[in-house]
Amino acid sequence: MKNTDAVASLAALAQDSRLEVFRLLVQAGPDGLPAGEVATKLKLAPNTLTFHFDRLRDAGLVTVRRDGRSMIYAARFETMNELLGYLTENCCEGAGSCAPAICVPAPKRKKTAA
Amino acid sequence: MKNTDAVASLAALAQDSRLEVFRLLVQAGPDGLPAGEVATKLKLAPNTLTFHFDRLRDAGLVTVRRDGRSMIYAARFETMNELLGYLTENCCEGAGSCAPAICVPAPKRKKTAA
DNA sequence: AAAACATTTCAACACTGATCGAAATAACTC
DNA sequence: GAGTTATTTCGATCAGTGTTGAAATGTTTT
Repeated sequence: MKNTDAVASLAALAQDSRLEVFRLLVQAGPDGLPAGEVATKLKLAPNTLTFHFDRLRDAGLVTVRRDGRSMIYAARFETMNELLGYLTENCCEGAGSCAPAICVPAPKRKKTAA
Repeated sequence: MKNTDAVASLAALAQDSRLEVFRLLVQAGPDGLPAGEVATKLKLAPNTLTFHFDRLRDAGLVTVRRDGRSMIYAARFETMNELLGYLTENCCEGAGSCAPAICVPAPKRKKTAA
C-alpha cells in the first residue's frame, strides 16, 4: 500500500459520521446493509449519507451493489487490512512484538446459514 | 476508545506529511527521534513540522521530551493499538477470524543494548 | 403510465486545514 | 552576554470539506 492510498483511506475514516458508517458495515459483515437502513440507524439525511458513501467508496473501503431500489453497501476488508498493516509496518525496527490486524470475514448466505 | 477520539487520531494521520512522520516514529521505536532529524529526512520546513507534531500530539499519537536544544518526539503505541482495535471491533458479528493488531515495543537503552 | 419509494445530483454556504515568511523563544558555546 | 543552533509562535493566504434544500433519477406497484 502506498502512502497516498493510506492517506486517502484514513481521510475517509477521519470523520464522525463516516467512521460510524464504516464500523457499522464492518460489524454487519460482507453481506452489507442497504443505504436506507444505515441512514435510519445513524439518523443521517440521505443525501448527506450518499456524500459519505462516495468518500468511502473512493477510498476503496466499501463496495455497492443494487438490490431492487435499495443500494447495498458493504465494507471491503481487504483494504482495511492493508491499511492496518501499513500503519504497523516495520514497527520498532523489528524489536518488540508486533502483530498486524487481520480480519477474514466468513460470508453468511442467508439468515439460515450453512 | 470513543468515536470522537478515533476520529481525532485518524484525522491526525490523514495527511501526507503527518502519516510519514508517524510511520517514521513507529519504525524508530519508543526512543523516538529529534524534530530536526525528522525534518531533514522528510524535507519539511521546521515550522510546518511543528504544526504537524502538534496535531499528532493533540491526538495522543506522539509524546515529546526535551533533550538539550532538541525536542525528541516518539510514537505512542498505546493509542495506535487502541485505534486499530476500535476499527476492527465486533468485526463481522463475531463470525470469521479477526485478530486486532498489537504493537509492544521493546525499549532499547542505548546503542549498546542489554 | 402514474404514484410511491429509495437514493443520487446539484448549487451554495460557513468552516477548517496546510503552508509560508518573519520573528520570537530556548539552550548551548565561547 | 553575544553568537549560534533548534524549535516554536504568529499572521496571512488559499484550497478543500460537510451540510442543507430542492430537484432529478431509477425502481417497484398498481
